Amino acid sequence: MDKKEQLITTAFQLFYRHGVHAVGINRVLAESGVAKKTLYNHFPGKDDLVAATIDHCDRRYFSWLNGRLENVEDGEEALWAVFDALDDLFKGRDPSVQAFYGCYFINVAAEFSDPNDPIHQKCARNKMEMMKLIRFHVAQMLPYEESKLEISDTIAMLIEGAIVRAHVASDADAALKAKAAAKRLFSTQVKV
Amino acid sequence: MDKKEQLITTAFQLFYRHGVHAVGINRVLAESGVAKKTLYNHFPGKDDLVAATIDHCDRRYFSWLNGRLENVEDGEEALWAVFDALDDLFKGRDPSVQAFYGCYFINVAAEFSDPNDPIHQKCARNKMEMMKLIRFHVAQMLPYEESKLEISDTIAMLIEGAIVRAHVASDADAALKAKAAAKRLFSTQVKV
DNA sequence: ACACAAGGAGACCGATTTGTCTATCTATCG
DNA sequence: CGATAGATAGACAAATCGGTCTCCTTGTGT
Repeated sequence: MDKKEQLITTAFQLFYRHGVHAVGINRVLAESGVAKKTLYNHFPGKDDLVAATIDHCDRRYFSWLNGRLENVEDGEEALWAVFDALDDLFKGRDPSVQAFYGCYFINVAAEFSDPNDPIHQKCARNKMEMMKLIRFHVAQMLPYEESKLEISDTIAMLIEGAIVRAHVASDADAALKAKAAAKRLFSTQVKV
Repeated sequence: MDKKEQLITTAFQLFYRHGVHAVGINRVLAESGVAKKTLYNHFPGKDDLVAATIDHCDRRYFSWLNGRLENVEDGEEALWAVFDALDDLFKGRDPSVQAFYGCYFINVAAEFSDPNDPIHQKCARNKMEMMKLIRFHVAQMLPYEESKLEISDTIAMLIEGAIVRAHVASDADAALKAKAAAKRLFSTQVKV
């Protein structure tokens, strides 16, 4: 049993569910069954544990997402599959993922809202990776389209918007709505 | 000097800047120059003060936004003006508004992530009001369009997405990108 | 002039915060 | 077997948390 991993996973669950500042170190220790000394043996302080949970969530998220894109063709199909994956996520239809309480990166960035904060920047890095994934599939889909970057930006905003509306406004169909909007967008763009 | 108002405005500033759980009651009191007794004279507890800051921000936001829409025609023009207002907000170009650290409602909802939490629901209510505003102007713009609700949902998601990307990913041009995407969307929809 | 309400300053409460440290136990490796 | 590394439980520290309370001052209405 890797104590460090154990610490990170339970910390992530608690931080995701209740917020970083609302959960104390002692609760993480109690629920993970790890001694305090061990925690401070692996991490200089709480912030470093928080940073580790972000990395943990990032790995988990992309491994989950890439799993869903595995048997799907790159490009258009993959793009729709991303929205379908979000739809399952919002509706709790994917048993491999815990209940949905918004995007961990958005939530943590909200608590560490200074863009210069290293934890905030770690969250930003996840968004950059996601943008890269979107750009890749958009480029596959529209190799001769000169406005690939703009289209990718739009897709990214629709995704973030869907996540926010699903969580804050409890709009469980947000992913499907965003998917439909993206489809409409492509039907215009291709014709032009 | 209305102590209650004073309390709410400084609490809002601190909560918005640093997060609700990261700011203690004592700090709010110290920076507002209000006595602890006075606080608990006006509010049963901290959560009620948090709720009051949400209402405060909601009023401030809509009064600011309606001010920006005042000399603008309802419908299409107003819709673009919303994006322009966000652009000014993201770029700190509006002196009447403090620095941008994301959407307060999204941030607070992230800290109180349970959708059943009354504070979370207060945040959701702001999003509903915003949706109503969007629907009104979309209806003015496309009175004979049968998919008005879908279009409004898309606009709402583009706005939320722009806010998130502006804050988390530090994309200062997010509002302009969202505006361009919305325009593309309309150019499709109207033709159909 | 007097009463009453509200605010101010801050002591105080018990609980909790992050973080340090000691002392003991255990597992692995040579 | 003995040494070393890492984990254990938990005491402890200093600060802060939300919240209650007392004592005193200040302002206002009658």
